[in-house]
Amino acid sequence: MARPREFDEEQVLQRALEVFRAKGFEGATLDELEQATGLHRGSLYGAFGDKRRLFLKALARYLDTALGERLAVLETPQAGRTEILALFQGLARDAACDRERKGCLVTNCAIELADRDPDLACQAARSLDRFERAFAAAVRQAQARGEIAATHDPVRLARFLTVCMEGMLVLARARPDPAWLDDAVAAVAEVLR
Amino acid sequence: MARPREFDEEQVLQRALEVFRAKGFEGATLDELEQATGLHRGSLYGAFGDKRRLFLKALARYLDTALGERLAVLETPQAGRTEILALFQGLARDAACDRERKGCLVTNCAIELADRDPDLACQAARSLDRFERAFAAAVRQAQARGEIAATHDPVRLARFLTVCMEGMLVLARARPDPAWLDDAVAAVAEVLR
DNA sequence: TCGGTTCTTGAACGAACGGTCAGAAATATC
DNA sequence: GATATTTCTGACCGTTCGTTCAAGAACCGA
Repeated sequence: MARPREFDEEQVLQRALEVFRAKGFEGATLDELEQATGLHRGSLYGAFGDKRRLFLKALARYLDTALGERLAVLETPQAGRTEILALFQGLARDAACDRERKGCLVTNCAIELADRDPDLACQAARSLDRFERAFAAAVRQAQARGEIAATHDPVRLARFLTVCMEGMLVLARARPDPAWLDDAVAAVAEVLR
Repeated sequence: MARPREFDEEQVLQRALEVFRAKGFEGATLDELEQATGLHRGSLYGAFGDKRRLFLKALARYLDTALGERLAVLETPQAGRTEILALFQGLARDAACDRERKGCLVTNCAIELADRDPDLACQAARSLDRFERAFAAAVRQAQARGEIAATHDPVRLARFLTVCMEGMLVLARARPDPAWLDDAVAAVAEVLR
């Protein structure tokens, strides 16, 4: 029929994602995206549309993969205190390995785009609601098992855990200090009693 | 001697600050800064230097005023549990009033500039350390008075409180829901026992 | 081998950006 | 009131950005 593509769309999207994660949406230039993906602008536009749509697809991929994995663990019916703590430990571990301090695509761009592109920002921020629900379900499960005191209000605690998570993601990017994040994880563990 | 200035430097700086807070450093254009301050670019450059130095002065002002007030309360020798909680309540209150969801200049720009201008980002992020120290001192004071359990490690708790604060500032900008932040404040109050 | 289709490539475009500069305007001093 | 000095103003500059487009390259089916 015709000439086949010379690149793997998923791999290109992942590379673009990393650029957006490090530089932000507006901060990521097409030159950088070209260099990171190894693709010419024309190919990027042909395959993904304009920069905004490329970002949207990268964001969708991030929600499906990186965040999706975290949420999936949390959303299993058996998830309880262990899984909540594992999520925070994972945050601290990832931040310690993230030498480029890219942080979290959702957190970074929700802040960057809050005033500039409300649609994008809202789409990014909506994942906070998913975490709230997943945390709340895990808290209820943990309370039913006696892992967490029943005196906690599940929704309130879930919202608080979401706040803690976002705070850790800020520090992961702005002030990367493994010990700091480890202290935060330990404190979360104390809260979950 | 010569023609006097027709503007109040502090007032202009405050207006510029609000623009940076809402739009970010790179997102704030000189057109917007002109419109917000009522000054021509030439006057801005004459008075403050280039955009980066204008931002630096706005940041310094923010550290002195908005953040300075919060830190001052926390840094008084008598500060204890009440002052810590008042800070978080103030965060929630300010976020509820902040209909443009500007959030916090330091948080926004520390994230935006982490990869783009490490010097600026570092300068912004350094305030986190001040909060860590101030929180730790207040925690120790509160423990000495029996307001908080002595079993808490002051530094660990201080770091955790800083994380919680940053998380609330993310939500203030990305997902402004007064009830959410109130729940977070209530949860912090439970932690401080 | 050839035609048709898709992908790739390089160059170029208009727009918006930060920054600059010379002249007009305005004041305090003499 | 003349002058010197500073501030203000409008136009302009070079750069960089996202985006487009036409021509070249590569492939599949006939």
